[in-house]
Amino acid sequence: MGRAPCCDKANVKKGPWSPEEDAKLKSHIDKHGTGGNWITLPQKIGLKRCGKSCRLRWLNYLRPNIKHGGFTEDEDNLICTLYITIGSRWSIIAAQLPGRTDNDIKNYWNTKLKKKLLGNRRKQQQARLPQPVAQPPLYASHENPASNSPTTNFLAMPNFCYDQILESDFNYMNGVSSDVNFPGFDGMISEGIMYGVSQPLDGLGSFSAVDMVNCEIYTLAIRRS
DNA sequence: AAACTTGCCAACCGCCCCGAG
DNA sequence: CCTCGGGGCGGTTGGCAAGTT
Repeated sequence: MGRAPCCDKANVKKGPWSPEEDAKLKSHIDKHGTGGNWITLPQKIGLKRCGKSCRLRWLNYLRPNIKHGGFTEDEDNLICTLYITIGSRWSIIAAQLPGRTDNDIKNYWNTKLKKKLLGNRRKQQQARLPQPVAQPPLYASHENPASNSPTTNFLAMPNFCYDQILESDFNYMNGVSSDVNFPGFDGMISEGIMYGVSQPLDGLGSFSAVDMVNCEIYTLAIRRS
């Protein structure tokens, strides 16, 4: 036995909302709030809609301060970073972008960003032919990497741009280029995002970076110099 | 100009979570 | 505890618009 439907499917309207329906819903919520119960709300205000449909309409369209379209480069980068980091947790991603809804971001990702990223990746792969020799790891310490330092266990981070740091809880992130030495690194710094993942309490810490060109995430252990 | 394809996005579906009883 | 049901979420669909053949 399946669970009971949330409303009488035969007697609810489906499809696009009319301006009249929008006005009814908006006016009621503006005056009284949702009343804590979406399921009974449409009956109260004489809408032949499923409660869930009302909730969706409110959250994705009628709610104040909603932004539609016109995603900025910064928003693009943040969405990509978060998607690569946490996957398709659209509600969490939306929470980082004021005025954006999870539905909007999901649509934007599926229709544009995914292609943009894959396109970048393809271009990058073509430019790399023939296949390069694997890059040596980079070291975030001034110490000799051969000295069994705990800072030697991280991946190379060939592409990131300091200008695009969006989020950081790493207390000396901004000084990373001068405080941290990357022996042997003379690669191209292009597009990417760097964000902190831990505070260096005892002098050791780590941060992560997303390489926007290759669509990859890197983790870098770091030691206060 | 018509037919077809592609892109976009609002909205629906169904599952899971979690709090109330 | 267990059950029920509303809220929340991610995946998917359907219809319209724009672009292409």
